Amino acid sequence: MQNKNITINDVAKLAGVSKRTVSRVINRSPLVGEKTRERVESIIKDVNFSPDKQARGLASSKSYLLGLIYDNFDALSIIQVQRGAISVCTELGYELVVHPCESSNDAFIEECLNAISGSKLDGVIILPPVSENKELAAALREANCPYVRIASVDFDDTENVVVSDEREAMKGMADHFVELGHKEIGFISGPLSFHSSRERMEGFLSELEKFGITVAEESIKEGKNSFESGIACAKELLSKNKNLTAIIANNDDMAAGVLRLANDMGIDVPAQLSVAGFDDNLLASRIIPSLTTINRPINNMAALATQKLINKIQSENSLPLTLNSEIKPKLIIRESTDTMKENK
Amino acid sequence: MQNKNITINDVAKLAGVSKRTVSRVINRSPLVGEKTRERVESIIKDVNFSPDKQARGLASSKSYLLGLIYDNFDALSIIQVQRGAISVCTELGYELVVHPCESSNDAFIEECLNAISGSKLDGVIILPPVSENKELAAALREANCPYVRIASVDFDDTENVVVSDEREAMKGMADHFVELGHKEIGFISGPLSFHSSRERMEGFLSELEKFGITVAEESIKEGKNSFESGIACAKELLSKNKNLTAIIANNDDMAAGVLRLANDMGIDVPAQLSVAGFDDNLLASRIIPSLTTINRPINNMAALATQKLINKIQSENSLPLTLNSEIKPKLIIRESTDTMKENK
DNA sequence: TTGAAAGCGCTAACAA
DNA sequence: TTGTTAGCGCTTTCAA
Repeated sequence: MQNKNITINDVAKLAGVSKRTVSRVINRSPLVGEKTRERVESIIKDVNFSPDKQARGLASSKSYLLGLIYDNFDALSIIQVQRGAISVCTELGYELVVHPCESSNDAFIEECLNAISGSKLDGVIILPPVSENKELAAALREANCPYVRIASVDFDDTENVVVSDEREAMKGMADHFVELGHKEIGFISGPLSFHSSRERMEGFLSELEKFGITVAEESIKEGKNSFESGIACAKELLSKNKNLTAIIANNDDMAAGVLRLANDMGIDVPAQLSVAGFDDNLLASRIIPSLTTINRPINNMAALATQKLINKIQSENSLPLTLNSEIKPKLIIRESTDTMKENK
Repeated sequence: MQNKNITINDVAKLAGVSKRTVSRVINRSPLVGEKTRERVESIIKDVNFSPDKQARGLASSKSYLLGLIYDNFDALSIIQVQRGAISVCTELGYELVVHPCESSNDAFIEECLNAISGSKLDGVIILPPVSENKELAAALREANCPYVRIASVDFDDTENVVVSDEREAMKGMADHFVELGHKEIGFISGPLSFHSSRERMEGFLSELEKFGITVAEESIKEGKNSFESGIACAKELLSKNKNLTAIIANNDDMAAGVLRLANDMGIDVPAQLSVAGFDDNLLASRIIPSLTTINRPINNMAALATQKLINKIQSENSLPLTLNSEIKPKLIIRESTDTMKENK
């Protein structure tokens, strides 16, 4: 347990230096003699001193608080994101404050800014699809609030994004379906206002085209990324095209909806219909049949984003460290497309 | 957007009072003349002043930060808990800081205390099963850190817990299985070191006894609350007792494991085997067959706990407001036990 | 009922 | 390389 009664003054006294010097040591200022530094550091260890964040914050207008902004992000994956972010935060003396929001609200951006200034957040991590919001990013820049966006395309300076190449990943998915011999394929996209929905769809369709497979317009349906929406879209697709042998959905929740509908209609998956999703959330591996999908190391992405953000915050004056930030998602093949090892 | 440049001094000047008086207004001290209060309040509104949390905290040793401590809590439900807690936090000017932890670590309690003192958390909300940890509660009391535990039994002062009567809920589950005519029932408990596991099991078994149904010892298996554990336990139960017509698991994850095993063994659920879980997490409604389970309004519980915690923090000297805090979980019947409307 | 002054624990100018 | 002196924006003695 930290000794809450020890302050910088005590340390200064014990070390026989001014508190300004102790402060320099704490903040890793280079302007401290080596011997002084060592002495101060050893005393800090001895008395188990740790500087008060509030006082530090008040004096330097920092808070050591990072915000996590999201809306509509896969609910089953957020925990992983949080774990990833928190691990880095804890290590570096920051705290993570969670901010689910309603990005459809008119006042959404203002609400975010209020939350940020209200708690003096030092910076924010933004999950998709909110991360695609240009107005938000612009507002944050204007407000001088450092941010890192997790996204599927790098539509911002490298230091501000962590991207996973979802387009490429979906090409892999397309290859998989081609290998399985599917010709009549249905596609349930996410809301097309989301950049990532378009990335995934275009990646998938363009790759199919390479193999001479064109997905008819009536075999594409825009969904809302929800389970219920998956059911509704699948119903429509299957009624319009009786010959579909595969349906790919923009995310696992909708794919689960497809499985549900198939089950209710007595369609066997994968024997009669192959199904795939995207996210590899907890549902994907537990549902029956288990779901072929695409996995992003989302906790690593979050950790990386946090790392980047803190770098940015701490090196406001020096140039920001550029961390590699291109993440490769990968295809996970499971029962829902595995016609070799038929389910049941 | 809040005006970050306005301080208590500005307000004081504008209102023609001392900042001490403004401070009194902010903190709802009764020692302010009515007219003065009104004037100050209107100015606060006009200039959109909101006191700086850090400065407030530094001066009063508060942080306006609440912690959420958990480990092993159903991953698919944590989001709801967070939403519930955050809604109250935001409303009351607090911020929620998330603290997943490893309660099996030796240093676990110390780590919690460190996190609390390190960020000067004003109080913490503890989810089960960590909430059952007596040592942690004792340590928190000793450290003078207000807390509220979410639990299945009220093993603490009413002001410190929000309970849901899981024993009672499991009786309802037992009634349901009796109605379905099951005689040979298997039970997969949670770790028996968890109070809630015992509550659920005892509630279930005792109710069955009332109907003259005794579950044989070999039909009870202690699980670990994970999907994999559900599979393993189900396998063992089914191999020991071929006549089982129902398996109830301590949570949805394990029940999902049972469904998985049944599927792999070609056992039809619910025609040949009825299955039920506990939690009503996102998986329960999406899995096939959908899962009969027990729903707790966990977001409300979290909101209530937050409410209670803040009450406690703010009325440290006055007597704490006693909010009602007994929550009734309810049985949700779905396909996995619905033999009338057989699945498929 | 109100106010003046001190100080929470730290960092930031400016000197030295 | 180090120290001195002010604050950061608020609450809290204590007095009036």
